Amino acid sequence: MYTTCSSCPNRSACFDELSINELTKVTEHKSEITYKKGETIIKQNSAAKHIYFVKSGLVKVHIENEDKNLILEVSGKSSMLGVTALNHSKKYNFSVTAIETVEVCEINIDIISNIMTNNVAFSLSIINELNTSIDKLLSKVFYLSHKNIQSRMAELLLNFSDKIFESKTFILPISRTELAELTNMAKENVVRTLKDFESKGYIKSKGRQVEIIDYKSLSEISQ
Amino acid sequence: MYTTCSSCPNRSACFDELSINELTKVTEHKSEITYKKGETIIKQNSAAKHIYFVKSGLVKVHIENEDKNLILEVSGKSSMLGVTALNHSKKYNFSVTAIETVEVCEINIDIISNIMTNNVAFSLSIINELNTSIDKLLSKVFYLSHKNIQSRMAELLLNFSDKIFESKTFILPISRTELAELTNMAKENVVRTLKDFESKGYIKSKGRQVEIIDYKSLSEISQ
DNA sequence: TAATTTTGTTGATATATATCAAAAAAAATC
DNA sequence: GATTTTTTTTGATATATATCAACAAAATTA
Repeated sequence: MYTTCSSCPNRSACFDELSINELTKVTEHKSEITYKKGETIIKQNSAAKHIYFVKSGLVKVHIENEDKNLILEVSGKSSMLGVTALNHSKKYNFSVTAIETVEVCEINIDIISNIMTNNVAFSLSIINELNTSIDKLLSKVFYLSHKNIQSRMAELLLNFSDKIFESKTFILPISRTELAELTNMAKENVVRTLKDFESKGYIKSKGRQVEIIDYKSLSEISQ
Repeated sequence: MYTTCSSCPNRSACFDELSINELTKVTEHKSEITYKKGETIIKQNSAAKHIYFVKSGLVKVHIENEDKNLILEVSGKSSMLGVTALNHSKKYNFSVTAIETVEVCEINIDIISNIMTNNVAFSLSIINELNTSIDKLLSKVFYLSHKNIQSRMAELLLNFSDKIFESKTFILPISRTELAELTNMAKENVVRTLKDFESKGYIKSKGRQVEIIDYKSLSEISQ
């Protein structure tokens, strides 16, 4: 049940930079928590107290707004969440919610900060991680501003297939409404676009079950 | 002419964390370069060799694409550019172009990396800077996906007024086409929206000259 | 199992925004 | 200063995508 960080197979890459002592310190101070589907892990605008590491299960990272929600990404094991709160405001700039049962390691932000102060390699690894986040956000900005709905949906499906499930068949972990929030389109158009892809023989789908049939065509549509 | 980093009034915040020796080292290794309007400072996808610091003048940070360009932001003095290339790919993920005469300090990336390896406070300051970039990108994602063209144009004008020029009157540093690339709208709609704001008495404008008349209304439109 | 609520689906219609084309103005070049 | 090129402006039109409304199917709850 209890896992030490030194032997954790799903730990984030930056942990490779920690010494035995530091790993022990983190192990002693971490809490392992299981969240159920729909539970909030990080609440946007709340004061940042912890950094979270996903051990298993999928979460959605999203920006909350009165009228319209926006999902930034769906992510799974080995993701590190909350480091972006390490700035002047010390507040989380997005929410994170479990979309299925999720095991998370929660580590006090002061412990992480303290290790950063003593271990430059660890800090550099965090910088690398942040730059990967920036890369993803730049892609998202481009995706939202330059691609039409077919292209966005195709990219989404390929992303699930390639990055999240690593399989041509998978079960969509989110509802049509959430797919709409992830692609910035109306939920009705999510349905229509999926139907359209099915009628063209790009995918087979039934409910949340999806099978990628024509990867090449989807890839061309997504550009 | 020649400026030492220790006395530079426009240096980026992270320089406050450097020791006298480190400041001297940076001063000795930096190059001060003047770019003319239209010249490329950073070329997207090229191998990252330097970090750039803007001493004076304005630049545009943009993503290049065959058919449609996208401007991420216009920024001026004290901005640090190129740190986001400190990841696995070691390539710049965007281009930076001078939109007027710009003085830039160029520092070899190895010098910066070397200082980071020895000075944790400096690394932490870089992390803070990266998180500010992430904040900006999150706002941009929200701005592009949740706001209509009037709202985006209003926000743009207020941003120029508040952040760049710190004045209710200013001269737009970029063309209508570039305003379109910054707000993700057609250049024709940039013209129409500005005309509309003028007819409603929110702004006065003639060519690139702009005066904010009704800050409150613009602020409400931008939400 | 029935009742209720939520989620998904479909077609019709509305609307925001892009595109096209052509003129006017401004800037750059000769 | 005249000419050419580029940028800005305007109006007409096209189109992608959202919205609305009503129904069907699933998932919860009673």
